[in-house]
Amino acid sequence: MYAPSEAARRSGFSLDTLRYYEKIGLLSVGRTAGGRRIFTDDDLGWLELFRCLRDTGMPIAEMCRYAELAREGAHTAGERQALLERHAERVEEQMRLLQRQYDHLRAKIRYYEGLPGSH
Amino acid sequence: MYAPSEAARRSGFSLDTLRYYEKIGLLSVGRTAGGRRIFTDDDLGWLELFRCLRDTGMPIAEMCRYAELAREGAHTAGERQALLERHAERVEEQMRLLQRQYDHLRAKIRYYEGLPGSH
DNA sequence: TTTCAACCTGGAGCGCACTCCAGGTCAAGC
DNA sequence: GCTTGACCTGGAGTGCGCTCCAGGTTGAAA
Repeated sequence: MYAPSEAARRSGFSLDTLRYYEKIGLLSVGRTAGGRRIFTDDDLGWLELFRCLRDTGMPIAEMCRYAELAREGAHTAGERQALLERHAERVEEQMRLLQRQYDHLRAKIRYYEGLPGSH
Repeated sequence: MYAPSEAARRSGFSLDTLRYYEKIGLLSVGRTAGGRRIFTDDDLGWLELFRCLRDTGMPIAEMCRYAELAREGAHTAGERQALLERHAERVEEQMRLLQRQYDHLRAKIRYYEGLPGSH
């Protein structure tokens, strides 16, 4: 059980982002009697997944879709898997593009290295 | 010499984006007597660079800085090189993160593959 | 018991990179 | 000369993902 600040520290999301994720229905967090959020290890597991998906460029709407499927139960496992698979393929394409553009960038830098007065 | 639509087609940027890039001073394009833009091969070269920088996540403000330096003349070559070098290092970090999160994603998908009823 | 930092809410605001629009102009082809 | 589609401008609007704020509440420590 973690207080909001601790969950923020562990997940790397800001407090505001955690509240925002709850507001849009991406996450559902328990409360104390006084109305304060308490994050479980399970919640942190979800946050870790969201970080992975976010860092690989998945739109929030699609994360919501995934979370919704998970809430519907085990029978949606296949659909969730397919969603992740499609995303992984997009990430592969993204990695190829990034590598290609990185190579261009390096070529451009090498051009500067051949210039007089550049060092 | 290329008309705007041809420049858009070749660069992959939309007409509106080309106009926007000019408006913010990232690009400076020649005109016909009637006031219409004409793109040279040099302009397309710049657009290719902007695409590379954009695809690797450079903010537009930094591209503007680079373009500004280039306009100032050859004596800024060192600074331009350094700017690109710093960016390339950020891209390397970005590639490492993307690879790491991709691995997580693949691990998650493998977990689904071990589930009953998932295929 | 008091304090005070951490927490709560609803809603407004922001930064980025475009994207769209209205209303007008240009020029190539018939 | 007329038509028509590509082009022009300034400025407003959009979508995303937060981020900030005001004004109020909670609860652990002193």
